[in-house]
Amino acid sequence: MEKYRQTKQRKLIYQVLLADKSHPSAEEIYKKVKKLKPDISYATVYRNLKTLKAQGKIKELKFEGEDFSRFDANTKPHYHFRCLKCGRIYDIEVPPLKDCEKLVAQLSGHDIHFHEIFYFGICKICKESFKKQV
Amino acid sequence: MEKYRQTKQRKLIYQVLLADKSHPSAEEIYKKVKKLKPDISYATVYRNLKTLKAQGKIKELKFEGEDFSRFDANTKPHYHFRCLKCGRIYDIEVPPLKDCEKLVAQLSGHDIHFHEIFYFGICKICKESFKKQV
DNA sequence: TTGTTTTTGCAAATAATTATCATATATAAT
DNA sequence: ATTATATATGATAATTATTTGCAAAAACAA
Repeated sequence: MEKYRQTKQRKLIYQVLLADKSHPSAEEIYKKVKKLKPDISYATVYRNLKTLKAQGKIKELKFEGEDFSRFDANTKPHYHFRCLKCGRIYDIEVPPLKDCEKLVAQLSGHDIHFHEIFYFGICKICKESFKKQV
Repeated sequence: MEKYRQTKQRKLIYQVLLADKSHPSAEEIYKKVKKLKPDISYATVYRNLKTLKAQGKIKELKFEGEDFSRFDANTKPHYHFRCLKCGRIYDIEVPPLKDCEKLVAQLSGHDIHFHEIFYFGICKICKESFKKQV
């Protein structure tokens, strides 16, 4: 017997997330999926986000100052940027820093398996809209 | 008139957090402060953590898989390590990577103000206790 | 010491997420 | 195909972390 079944709901949730690069919350995913399948329940969305995460198909992100999780179906290793003005989250695809793990392992004595980086600042959209104002 | 007042509660909360390098949650801080001032309320702890954060004296940290915030009174710029086995959070004090911000700014088009790094793996305590078992 | 503003404790309110449970559905076995 | 069974779903209640409203208390400037 298979551990994970392919349900309509699970497929929809995953597809919605694959198509949405904005790192949406469970609520945003629920609203999008509800348009495609109006009888879906919130519980199903939360359960499937957990399942998809357990399958390694999606990642969960938490940001300080936000009391909810965001989700990301981008499986390529990458970092994140959060705009301090508009709150948008962007994927940052730069060559991953592998050497820093070795240094940290040496200095700290811990075994490092992986790392995450969050960059913060003002995104290009906000910079642009500021220019237009002036 | 001063914006922020020096109350017993606020001072205690800050001192408890200064002395506790384990990155405790609001609940853990509440319990520690309650031993020193048994009539303190949860609301006061939460409110003061917000105030101290607004004052730039402490930082708030969120980890994926944990549905609560942790707090840190270490104001030196530093990174964090989380043990995948025991969940302990450690400060990682290595020279901050400033060059990577420039690269990311160039490639992404965003203005980078600061960044955070989270390392994950097995901490030295867990490695040690594993050795003893064998 | 007084006046004004911030802070506190308590309790109720929120918001995100999870659990319960009867029914429905996906997949395996026949 | 049909049946068997384990997993998933929808609806709703429950839980957990955090916040808010409010009257009383404490801080601090005058």
